[in-house]
Amino acid sequence: MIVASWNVNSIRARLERVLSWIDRTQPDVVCLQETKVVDADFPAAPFRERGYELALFGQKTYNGVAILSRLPLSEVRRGLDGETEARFLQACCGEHLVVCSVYVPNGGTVGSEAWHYKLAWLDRLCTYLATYATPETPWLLAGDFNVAPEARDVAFPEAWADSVLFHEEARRAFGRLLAWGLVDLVRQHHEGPGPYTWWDYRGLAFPKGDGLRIDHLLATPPVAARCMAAGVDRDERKGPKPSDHAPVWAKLQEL
DNA sequence: ATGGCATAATTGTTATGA
Repeated sequence: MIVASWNVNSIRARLERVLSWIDRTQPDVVCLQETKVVDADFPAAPFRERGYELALFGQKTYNGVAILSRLPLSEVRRGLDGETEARFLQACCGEHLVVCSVYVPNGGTVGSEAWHYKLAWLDRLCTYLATYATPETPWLLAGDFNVAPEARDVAFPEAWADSVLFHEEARRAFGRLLAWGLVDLVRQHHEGPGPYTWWDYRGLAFPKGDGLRIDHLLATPPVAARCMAAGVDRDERKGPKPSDHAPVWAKLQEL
């Protein structure tokens, strides 16, 4: 089965591209971020027509996460404990996998209120995992973590060292997820540098190759052991009206 | 030092992204 994650930067602006990608790649589970729409206005019909069940946690204008699944969805949870911002959505996909669609706060600029919120949010995610999961159970966290964990995740690391995406404090907070027991599925299959998942819309970042790997598939060891391949669909950053993110995917052995 | 480019809210301009 194929599981994937994509920050689409508005599902309504990206609908035709997302449908075309799904029709070509036939993923079984898709986590979306930055859907930017309330649940009542999410364009659910074309996904249902393609055989997906939907779990939605959206809000107006900002944020918004979703899980599309060809396996039956159950036990849906919205938000980290007590949270109203639409950044975290959890569901069981079939019998053997807990999937979380994750949208970590960007952090604005280093030192800002948004920056401290980002670092605290990553810690809350870690606490949530420690509370509700164990490394021995099959979990997959898929999403936009807004952190490039290592220098090989940044095409021009010296230029990005002080940014919220690659600052050492953000990397340390991300590292606590790995220290808890999560495995980076793309890194299991690619030494790097890259593959990158995000390129700024501005300044011709994509043609210049100025990319960062900030979208991740993080899995507990039993899921990582089932992962046969993983990668990034870089081509989805090309062409008219792309998201600034490309989809990241992994192929898992069926259970 | 700043803007770049895109989106959604609105219809001129802002907030936010990463």
